[in-house]
Amino acid sequence: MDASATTLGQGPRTDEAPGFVGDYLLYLLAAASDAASEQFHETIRAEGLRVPEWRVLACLSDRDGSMITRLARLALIEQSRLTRIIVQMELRGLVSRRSDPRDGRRVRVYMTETGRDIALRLVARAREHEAGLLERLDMKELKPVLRALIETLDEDPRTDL
Amino acid sequence: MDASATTLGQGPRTDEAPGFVGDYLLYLLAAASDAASEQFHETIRAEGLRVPEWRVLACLSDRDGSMITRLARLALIEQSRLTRIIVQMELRGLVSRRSDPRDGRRVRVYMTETGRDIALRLVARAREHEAGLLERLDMKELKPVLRALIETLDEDPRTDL
DNA sequence: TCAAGTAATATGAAATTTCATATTTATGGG
DNA sequence: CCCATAAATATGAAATTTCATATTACTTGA
Repeated sequence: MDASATTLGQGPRTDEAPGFVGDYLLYLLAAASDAASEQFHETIRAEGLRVPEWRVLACLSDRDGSMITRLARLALIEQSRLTRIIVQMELRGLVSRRSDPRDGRRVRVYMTETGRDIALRLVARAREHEAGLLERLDMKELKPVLRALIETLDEDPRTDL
Repeated sequence: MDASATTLGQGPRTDEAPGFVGDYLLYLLAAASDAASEQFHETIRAEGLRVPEWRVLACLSDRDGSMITRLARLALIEQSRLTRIIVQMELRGLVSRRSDPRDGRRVRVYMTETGRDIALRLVARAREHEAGLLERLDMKELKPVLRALIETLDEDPRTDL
């Protein structure tokens, strides 16, 4: 009564159904987010970006010239970490920083031409990707949907134990 | 036409509604997960754990003696990182490692008395917390629910710009 | 039963992240 | 105008994370 004796039926991930974790909302949310995003990560990397950088550009494409604090809040990135990410992005020519003329404490971040090009391409890709996801998902109830999402996305073929 | 001239109505977070990000599924998933979890984090820290450690204990409470690889997959933690986390947890007396007698490559992780006590307490708290969340949320459609979730949870009072 | 191949975990070294706090600039009251 | 306080960002240093790869143990086919 250990190892290979799992409840794995036929589809993927059917094993962890019974326990606490597999039915826990916060887990489902994290796993769904993880699985769904993972799928888009290769596209991001293909543009030579890392995930946090994409998030920054996505936020800026909504509102260019946002201040660090706002970007941090939106992109779900801790402030001091974001500051360093922005510095790197500036070095790579993706964005530029200018202190707000009305409030010298604020640093506003603007996309460069390059940054904007990449952002536009990725936002387009993101929309396509999202459309694809929504197309094959039924939006009835949260948990079932998230579970389905996780199953649908988590391509790893059988892995029990 | 910049700064304070936001579309902020009355409730929180009403500002970023129009753009791409605010309606992007992957963002909603990440933000919802983040916001929902954040709420439970203080409970975790109150038990003296860090989030990844809680995840490990939660998984073990479903199946004690899981192998590293399985834990990594379930807890959404990269393998080499998990190995180091497990080492720390072992040092703190939360778990113990034993190599699988049938397959020496595998390392099985077991909770200690202490670890199990903490896990039981936290799982109970987690269930309560989840019940609280589900109680005040309507599970109709995914996006609206996630948005509501984010709004409900994101306590930060107005913050525009 | 050996060799080749694969699985599971560990680990070095570089890079990133955290946490607390310093710095700089604005604000409000007296 | 000055002071105390708050806001926004930056930064040092320790800790954690990543990535590639080393180890060790099993597996399978000849």
